[in-house]
Amino acid sequence: MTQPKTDPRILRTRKLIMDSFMELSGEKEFKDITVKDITTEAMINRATFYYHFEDIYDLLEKVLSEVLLVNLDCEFYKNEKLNEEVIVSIFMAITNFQKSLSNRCHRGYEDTIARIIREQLEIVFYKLLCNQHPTKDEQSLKVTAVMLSWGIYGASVEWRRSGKKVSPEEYIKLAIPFLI
Amino acid sequence: MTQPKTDPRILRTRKLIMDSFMELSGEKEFKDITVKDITTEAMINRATFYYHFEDIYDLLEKVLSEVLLVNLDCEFYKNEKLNEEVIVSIFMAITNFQKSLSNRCHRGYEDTIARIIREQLEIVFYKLLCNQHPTKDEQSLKVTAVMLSWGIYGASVEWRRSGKKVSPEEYIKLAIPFLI
DNA sequence: TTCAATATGTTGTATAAACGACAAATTTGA
DNA sequence: TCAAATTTGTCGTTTATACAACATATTGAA
Repeated sequence: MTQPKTDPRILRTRKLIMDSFMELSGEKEFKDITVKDITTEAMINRATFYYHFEDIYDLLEKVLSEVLLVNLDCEFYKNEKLNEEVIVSIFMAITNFQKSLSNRCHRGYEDTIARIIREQLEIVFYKLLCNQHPTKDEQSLKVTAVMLSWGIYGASVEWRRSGKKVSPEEYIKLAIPFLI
Repeated sequence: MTQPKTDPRILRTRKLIMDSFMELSGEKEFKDITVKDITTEAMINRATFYYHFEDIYDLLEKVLSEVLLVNLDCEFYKNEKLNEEVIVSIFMAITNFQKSLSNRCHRGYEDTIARIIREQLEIVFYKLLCNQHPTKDEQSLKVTAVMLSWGIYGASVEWRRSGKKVSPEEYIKLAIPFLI
């Protein structure tokens, strides 16, 4: 139940690294950011970086996941069903997240970003489905979560591609009757 | 010549503490800020605070000194004489510093702040005098620095009291013919 | 291409920071 | 005014971070 709470130094150092990375990715391309840049900005030793992250791609992955999770506001979904309100708010979280990314320089990593978004969505949908259908078998719920995650992500891609003529709410609501 | 450069953790922790203190002093009165408040904001342990500072007054002193020194831009004075330009820039540094303090909540500590400003000024003037009169004896230069520091500080008090009718440059220039 | 410079990861050892417990002082509010 | 709660300041032990040295990529300019 109560995990052996992590050392505050770890939380602080990770925050310093992640904040520095976000700062730098607002200034230059991801491919031009080095570990040295990050650790200098964060005022930590380069070796300490490797204590917390595999490499710079691992950092990208964890930063994006965390930012996306904040956008998703997962606390809100505790004991929540997969209703219209939840789907709309998830869809808006994704579009907001992608909007915030457009200020950053991650060109050439669109695939990685897409994968991260989809993986996080799958986790969220799986939790929601477990709430709603506690008796159903695990495999069915997992496959459903996969499909929903691809579906919602794809919808966000198409919405942007279509020139954002309608609001994200309106757009996703068009599909909801067929989903639930 | 080359001092055994301080551990980066020390620099980082001091910065975290000082930044947090400045942040908090923009939110509430100095007397209402506790060591716990600061260390929570800075994400460091309370014991670590005492590793770096005697107490909260020591922190106030060091923060103000540092902010003032940044305003004074001491690097600029290296090998500089005590000419009109330098005096004007010192005077403006003080008035700017006091202006930036007015956004913070240090009511009841005006005397402490005044003392800190004067002490820093004394150091700066002493250095300048040493540049200008390397042959003169130490005691004379020290007393002169004391008088100049009180004088300039007093001028800043009177300038503000007079309603700031003239710009700080104009105000201090009135006295310069009698100083150099 | 070549080669110098820079970046990446990895180690063992030294040190700053976290923890938690403590007594003493100060603040609060009943 | 008194008692409870909070804050302050200190100490010994454990742990994360700094350092410096290293071999190995990767980059970039001649």
